[in-house]
Amino acid sequence: MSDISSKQTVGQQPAPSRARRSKGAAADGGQHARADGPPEVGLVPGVPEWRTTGTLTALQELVEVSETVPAVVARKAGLSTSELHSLRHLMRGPIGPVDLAKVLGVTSAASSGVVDRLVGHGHAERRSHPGDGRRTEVVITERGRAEVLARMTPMFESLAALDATLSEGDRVVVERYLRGATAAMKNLMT
Amino acid sequence: MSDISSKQTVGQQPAPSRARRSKGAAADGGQHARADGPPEVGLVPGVPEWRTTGTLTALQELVEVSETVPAVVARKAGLSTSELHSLRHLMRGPIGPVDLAKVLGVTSAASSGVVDRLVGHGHAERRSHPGDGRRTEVVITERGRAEVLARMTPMFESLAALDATLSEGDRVVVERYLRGATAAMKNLMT
DNA sequence: TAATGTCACTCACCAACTTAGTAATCTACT
DNA sequence: AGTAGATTACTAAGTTGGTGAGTGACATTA
Repeated sequence: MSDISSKQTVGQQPAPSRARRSKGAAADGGQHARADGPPEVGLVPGVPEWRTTGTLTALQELVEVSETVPAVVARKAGLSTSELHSLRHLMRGPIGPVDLAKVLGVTSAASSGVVDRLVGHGHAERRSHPGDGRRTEVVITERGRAEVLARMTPMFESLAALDATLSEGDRVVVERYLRGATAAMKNLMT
Repeated sequence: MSDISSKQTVGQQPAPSRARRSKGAAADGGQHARADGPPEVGLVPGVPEWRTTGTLTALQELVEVSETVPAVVARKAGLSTSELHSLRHLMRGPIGPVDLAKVLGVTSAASSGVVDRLVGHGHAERRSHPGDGRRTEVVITERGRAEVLARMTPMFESLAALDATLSEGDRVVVERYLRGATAAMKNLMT
């Protein structure tokens, strides 16, 4: 794990020297230009020399909400994030617990429990696979489908409207950017 | 909500009919035409009548990766997702446990534990707030900063390179799209 | 000064994951 | 055909990281 820690001043930051503002909230430990400095903090805030553009900060914000939204939506629906994630995937068609586990990034033991809860809430049901006695197919129910749509429809409508405003030329540019960003993030997972 | 699901053939997918592939891994419950199948599944798969564009599917993939990456990266680093999230936020400057809790979307009881673990691993330290005896500031250490940079730098470099290829005109288009998408998702949280 | 609010923290509990192992079934190789 | 090995779904027990409730120290306001 990160043998990187070469020099290490570990504990102490240089010492605040700067007199404290009496301000309540900000806290400002004195490290980097936050409130008063130049407008930007950088895509990696804390490494100010990395230049930032409007598109990059917009991308960063999108990624940030993408991480936040599922947890919030799931909670509102009374589901765990794994359950919501499963439900969304089940919209595409039936799938077995083992494959579902791969989609979720958890063990099959965990996904077995996820399916239990889904079935318990009436959002999905188990069905035995014709032709392979080991397999179980998990199938979304009407209720599960309605739940997902109810939670996500407004977003899809907004997105579709936004998307419709793009010209053909714009599409090429935007899609290339999105796919490039996706690839960059996927690389972190390797 | 979503009276949309008007007709819907609900549960049953047409039935797999297709003979099973002997293949070990894929298992292919008929789910996503990802690599090989017909190009599109629909932004809301399971509601085929919703039209999909290249940009929308690219956006969907980006969002999906954004949800997946943090968990994978955190695990590789031996951190919980909350710890990684905190660390990333701490790059911007010190913050108290209560505010950190708001950022993470958890209770302050939980964030107290997060800070404990961060401090235990040497990634951050507690410092008492000058001027307000109740407050504690959580400050990232050099080691914590190095950890984040080590994990995320390759991504930022790729993104910066990608971003640099945009013309001024492109930027306007892309940024508008990204901000629009962000807004659409944020609305789900309200 | 007293009342009220805020912050960081602890405690008991719980949900959702992990590892380790099971029985049933399928596949491949003699 | 018979059997060894994979694969699937599941269970059991333990761990992790969260919640809700409540505490004491301090700050702010009446």
